[in-house]
Amino acid sequence: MPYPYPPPQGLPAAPRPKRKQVKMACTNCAGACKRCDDSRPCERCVKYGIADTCVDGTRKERKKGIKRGPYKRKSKFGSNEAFPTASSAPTGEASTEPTTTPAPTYPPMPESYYPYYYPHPGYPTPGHEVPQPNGEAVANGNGHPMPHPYYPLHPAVYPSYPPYSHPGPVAYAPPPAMMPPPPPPPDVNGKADDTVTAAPKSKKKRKVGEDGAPKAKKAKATNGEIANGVGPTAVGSSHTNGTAVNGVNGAADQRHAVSSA
DNA sequence: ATCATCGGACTATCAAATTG
DNA sequence: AATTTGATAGTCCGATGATA
Ligand SMILES: [Zn+2]
Ligand SMILES: [Zn+2]
Repeated sequence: MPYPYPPPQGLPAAPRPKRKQVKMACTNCAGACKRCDDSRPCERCVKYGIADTCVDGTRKERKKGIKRGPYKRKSKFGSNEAFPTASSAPTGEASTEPTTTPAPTYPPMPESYYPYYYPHPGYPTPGHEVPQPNGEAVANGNGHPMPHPYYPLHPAVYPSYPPYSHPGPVAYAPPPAMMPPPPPPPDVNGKADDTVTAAPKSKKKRKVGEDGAPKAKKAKATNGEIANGVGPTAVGSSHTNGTAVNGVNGAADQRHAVSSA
């Protein structure tokens, strides 16, 4: 039972709701690629005792002035499927569109009904009563049953994670530029998600070797296809750090900080 | 067996292109 | 001006590997 939301067990593949994202994840969560929430000392940070450093980074501004070329008309009836308003067709990709199903007519599909519970922005830390226990638990890598998803009533349950002392009095994330070498957690042993231990380790894994053939990464593509990518535009992942054009590592987060030996 | 790391799927946003 | 398209920027799922 991955989701508390009983799918209409009738379709071969559950359409799957849609992943809801926070507008801005805190630096810790972002760096760890983990779920964050709107509350500032986000749950995760609180859980790991790093609430002090729970701050949101800065969103990069979208590039402007980039040309895009002719658009393909897609909306409208399924008539002229897609061809650049003028000029010759792109090449082939065009389309094998639906033909008789201009609108899938997705019946329900709320806007954010994900097994996650997002407290209201102005809500005083829920603290409990979380209706929808964790979403991460459903498959969080740890596979922990996760008795209590969020906000432990008893702090004792979560012993203040003993991360290395903060770099300074100010808990705000210092610009990577002036932040030389992050003190590698010497003995944080215990356990921690990514962020806390977020250290640019070097001997990581997943190298896909020189053969250049990935072992077969994920294979998930529920509704992402319709979301946007897969097609001619393969979204691509802008992160990784510098994006191709910018080249200059932004600031929000340096991604997993790795990539280079 | 459990935890940490991070590749990349998926989402949200928004400017350019197109249409009215 | 309004709408649509499509790419950028960002979040975070979940596979993969390291360790305990
Ligand atoms: Zn967070
Ligand atoms: Zn946080």
